[in-house]
This record gives sequence, structure tokens and C-alpha cells, in this order.
Amino acid sequence: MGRADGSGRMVSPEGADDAGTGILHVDMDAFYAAVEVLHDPSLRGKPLIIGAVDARSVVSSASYEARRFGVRSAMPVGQALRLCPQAIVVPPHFDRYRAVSAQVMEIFRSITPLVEPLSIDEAFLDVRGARRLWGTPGEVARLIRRRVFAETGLTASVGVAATKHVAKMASTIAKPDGLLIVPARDTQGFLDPRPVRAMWGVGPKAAEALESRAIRTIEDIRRTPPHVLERAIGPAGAARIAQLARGIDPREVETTRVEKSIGHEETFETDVSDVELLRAELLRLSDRVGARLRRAGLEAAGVAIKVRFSDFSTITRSATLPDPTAVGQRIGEAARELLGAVDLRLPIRLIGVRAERLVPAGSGGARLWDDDEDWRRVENALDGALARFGRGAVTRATFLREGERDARGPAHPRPPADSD
DNA sequence: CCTAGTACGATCTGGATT
DNA sequence: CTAAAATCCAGATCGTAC
Repeated sequence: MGRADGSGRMVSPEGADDAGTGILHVDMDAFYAAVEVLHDPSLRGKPLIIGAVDARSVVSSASYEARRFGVRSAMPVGQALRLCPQAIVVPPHFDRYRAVSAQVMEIFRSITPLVEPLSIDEAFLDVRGARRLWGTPGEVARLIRRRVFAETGLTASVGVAATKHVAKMASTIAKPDGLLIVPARDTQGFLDPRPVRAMWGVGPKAAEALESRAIRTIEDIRRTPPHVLERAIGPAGAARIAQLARGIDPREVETTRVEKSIGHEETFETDVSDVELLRAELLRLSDRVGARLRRAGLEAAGVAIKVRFSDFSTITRSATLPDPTAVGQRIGEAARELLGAVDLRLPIRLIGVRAERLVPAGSGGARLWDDDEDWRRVENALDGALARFGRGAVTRATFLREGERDARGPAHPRPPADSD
């Protein structure tokens, strides 16, 4: 197929059949590189690598001129330069990308409120209800491509289909500067011949697990009995791809999403063995995490650290906080405690801090935690006292069971023959 | 010039609870 | 009353995506 370098560009003709569709996936082409060209037009037409200049950085984005040489995202910059020595390395300017991204998302929202940003440079749109205002899904897709180019100078590729999964696949195939419409009745024919790896959510591991069983195309998936798929990639994955392979994807375009974790990590320029330096870094990262939590009006109930050693092996350690917090110091203390339990025989390449199990700041979780704290005190006290009399541990559950009669009463009738 | 940073969901494991 | 199976939860890891 050879489309990773952009050679597969395609544009569905005007008036193409778009019956039964309504989900658009819009994806900006070589986004970071394209924004840099906007900023410095002398870069146009040249092989560009967007990536930090330090030794251990990887390619964040590459212009199609560079991709022709085999340069890909996530490739070490050094390797990319070996493939394409004449490439120009440009350090990333995320503020620029964010600004252009906001502009593009605004264009989407001027068409429909049903916009689901997937990342800084792509989004799903549900335009099924926009017909009266803007025309059919195919017409809306053309309008969006035209407007994005007119208002930002950037090209976007669009997939149009009946579902998110097919729309996403279609935009990938259309790239760059393309449009691919897959009318509902053509969905199966579109999916069947494609390699399993082209499915959204099938990465190298799953693809290898399937291919080693001679499951190479989406049609193969469709014809494989469930238990074979399950043994290859596990029950959840199997159920998912079995559905997607049949064009079944009930996921809606979701306009709101709650963050489940907030973290920061960093790779050192050279590996670090000095524990004091690591502790200082943990505190720095924790302060940043705390700041972001507060800005979002959230608190973390749990903290995790991540440590990558010189041999690239990686561990994570996590713990529950005494009570939820957005205070960098508290997060840092917890992070340092976790680091204390880590075997530091190997030098460390990367360290990170992540806030988990986020709850709205104030209210909410706090009361439950107070309760729990009280109970822990009671349990600990009685545990110690009663242990001496040869009784088993006294737990909160003991009290709840014993107290049920009086505390709950008729409002909570005891179920017939459950527990015990 | 070897391998970023951020985030999410699934899976596995071990302990506690029912 | 005890034993065991089922269930839940937290922590750890893995795979994926951009």
C-alpha cells in the first residue's frame, strides 16, 4: 500500500455516494511540520524533522519530504538523520500547535457542536443532524477541507463513514490532503481486504498474534471462530475486533471527556544514580502535577511514579494518599516514599510522577475518607487490645454486621441467604 | 547522535471480604 | 462453625495511540 510516505493520497469525487454516513474523522497532515512551514515559509518543500535537539530525542513529526526517506514519528532523531542527512531538524513549538489547533477545532464547532477532539490535530464530528444547514456528510467534509485550508493554510484529510472506526481508517488511507467517503453499504467491502494492522487499536503485538495464526486481513478476522481470536489476543480484544471487522461500532461522538490521570515524566540527558537528585526531580515534577490539578479543579487520591533504568526496563509504583490532594508537596512526599522502595542498582534514565484516581477538589471524596480514617483508628485500637484475648482481628465489617439490626432496620432488610 | 511525553484501557496477581 | 468459591480492589504491567 505504501501510504506512510503519502503516496496513497485520494480524493472521493464530488457528488460521491455518502448514503448512510455521518461520522467524519478529520486529521491534519503532518501537523507539526506543516505549522512550522507556516511560520517559516522557506522550509516549504524541504525534508523536516520536528524533534528536540538533544541526544535522546525522537521524531515528533516529519514532513512528507522526509517521510519519503523512511523517517517516521517516534524514531530516534539520530536514526532519522542517518536516513535523511539533509533533513532540517526543527525543535517543537507546542504553543504554536495549540493555537492552530484551537483555530481548527473552532471551524469544526462552527459546523456542529458534536465534535470530539482526539488529539491536538484530529477530531471526530457527527454531522448526521447538519444536513439542513450544511448539506450531506460528503458536502460537509469538502466544506471543512476548504475552510481549514482557507483559514489556516493547512491541509486536512477527512474520512467519512457510518462509524468512527471506518471514518478513522478512511482518513488514514486518504492522507495526505485527501478525502475518502465510504458509503454504509460499502463498509464490508472496504474493510475485508485491509490488513489487520490497519484497524484502530491493533498495534504491533496484536497484529503479530493474529498474523502468526494466518489471520492477515479483516476478512480473516471475520471468518475466525471467537475462541481462536480470544486465545490470540484475549477476550476483550477479541470481542472488539470481531465487531469492528463486521463494521459494527456503536461508539458515539463524545464531546466531553474527564481526565483520569495527570502526569509528568522526563528523560535525563545522561543516566542518574544520585538519589538526592532523583528526589529533587520528583519534587519538581510533583509541583507541576499539583499545579495542573489545581488548574483543573481536581485532586488526586493516588500517586504513581515511573522509573526507567539504563537498560530501558521500566517499573511503576503507586500508592493511595491519606486523603486526596492537589498540593505538590504532598504528592512529592508520596512519590519520594515510593522511590525509597525501589531497587536503585541500575542508573536511571527517566523518572515520572502521575496523579491518579482524580476527584473534584473539595467535597466529594473527603467525607468518605474521614469515615475511613476514623474506622481505621478503631480497628487498630481494638485489634491490638483483643488480639491478647485470642480473638481474631476485629474489622470494620464486624461492626457493620453486628450493627445491622439496630443501625439499618427495616429500610435495609437482610437478604435471605446471601453471605456466609 | 538508540529508543519522548502523555494518557487510556485491558490483564494479571495477590490479598481482603463475603 | 468452618471451608471454599466468588467477588472486589489495589497495584503492577502491557499494549496502544498520537
